[in-house]
Amino acid sequence: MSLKLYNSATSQKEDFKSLSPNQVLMYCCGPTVYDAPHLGNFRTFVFYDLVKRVLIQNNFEVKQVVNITDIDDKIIDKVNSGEMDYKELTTKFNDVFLQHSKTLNIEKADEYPKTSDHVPAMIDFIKQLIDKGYAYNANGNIFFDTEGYSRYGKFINIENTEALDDEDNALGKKNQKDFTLWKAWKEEDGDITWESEWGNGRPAWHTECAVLATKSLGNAIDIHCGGIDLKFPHHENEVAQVEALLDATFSNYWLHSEHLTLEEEKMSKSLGNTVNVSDLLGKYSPETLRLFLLSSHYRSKIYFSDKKLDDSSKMLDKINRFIEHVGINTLEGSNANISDDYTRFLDALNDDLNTPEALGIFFDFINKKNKKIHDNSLSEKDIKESQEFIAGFNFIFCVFNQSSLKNQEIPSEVQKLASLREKMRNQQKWEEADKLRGEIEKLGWLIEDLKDSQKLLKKK
RNA sequence: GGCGUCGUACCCAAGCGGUCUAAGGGAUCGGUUUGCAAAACCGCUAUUCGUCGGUUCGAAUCCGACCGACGCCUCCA
Repeated sequence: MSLKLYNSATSQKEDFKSLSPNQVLMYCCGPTVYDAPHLGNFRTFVFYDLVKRVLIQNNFEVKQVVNITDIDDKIIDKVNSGEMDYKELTTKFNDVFLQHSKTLNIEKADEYPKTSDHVPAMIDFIKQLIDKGYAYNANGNIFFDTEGYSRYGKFINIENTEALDDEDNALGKKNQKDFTLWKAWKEEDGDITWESEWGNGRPAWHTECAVLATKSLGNAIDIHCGGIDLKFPHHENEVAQVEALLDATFSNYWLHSEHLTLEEEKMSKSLGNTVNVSDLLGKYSPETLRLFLLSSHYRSKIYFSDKKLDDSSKMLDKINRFIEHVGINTLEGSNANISDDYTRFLDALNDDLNTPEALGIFFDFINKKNKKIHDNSLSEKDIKESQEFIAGFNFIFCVFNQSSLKNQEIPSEVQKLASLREKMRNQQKWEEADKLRGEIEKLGWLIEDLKDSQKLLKKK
């Protein structure tokens, strides 16, 4: 089955067709680096990774750009609070973002352009919009003129008839929906400012993304991603600028991921109900977090709870045990030994990234093979099919990596206790054996007794 | 107020017109297995998909109303 994606621009699932035959250009709205990221942020970043991996699985070469917003009101607020200076703050949270991305097995993007490195290009971009009559200067603020742009409302049904409020009037806005491209310098901005022909100031968020995307990927891209909250107004405003200027389609597909919520309320820093990723990583493995995030469809809300993370952790155990039993020595797929289930798995992912269904299919497959393991009828073909499926599954879900395969070596201490236990069991000294099992568990290893041997598994 | 999304078992979560007496995971309770466990396997747990109507030969799936939850319209992943 060919890849289908739900396009927010048309509100429909569509067959995916790339601009050039085997390449996909993909722009993803990245973090604003002013604070520690929460799990909701990473739900979206893991979603980007999902999109990318599924594209790769479909043999596309993906060029992905994730921007880093480091010019922003919140950053300025934080700097003004005196906690950290500008450079220190933005560097710190940029590093945290990259570090967590790595921990969560998110594939590196090709570029992570920072807003502050491209301000001259933004000034130039705004100038072109003014020249074309799509933007106007009001007291040093530059606004996009939504009235002069007929395609405003790509993502939302709106009527641009709402009245201007006092604040709008004070700013000199012409229409309520007009948005800022350039913010004139204010005292609180301090030295976070750039010179332009309209006076000092800084580019506004929507312009930042418009410029970073077109500058790094070109004027026409395949996929633009972001969290659902960015759909309006951020993406609406971003696309309006680019398409006004170019008079051509900017991105063919717009993908938006749903929120992670805490107690039925969106997790967000302004609501103060966030769950910090660093904290979670102290309690759960990155694989658990990743599996948790991928076990709901990306367009459904996820209600966060520890119970669900525990469930995900158990799922992981089950998967890992299966992998242990089948045995695997490479994560490279071979395209041979493809089972029907694996094909269904790939189809599910190609059907708008249906990870929950794909997971279900994988578990179904595990159950079938476990039955065979149970009654000792696992064939060579079964093993090869399993290895192939595991490799393909792992490429998307990342439950373990090549290095962890090698790190499974059993410490000699554990090994010693285990063989002693084996001896005790053979002599039917059950109490001794059970005691040893307890000791082994304390060291972080579980024992599974097989027909005439025992298997050691690392506790997760 | 305007614009949207969602409501499937004890919990989570797919399915979006017929193969649905509804996948998969977790949990519970029985059973097989085991020296005992653990794991694995078998079985039980939704004739029902928020409620009420309608369309259809046929609906969890389409339409309408209502109830409930959430999101966007201001910063937000």
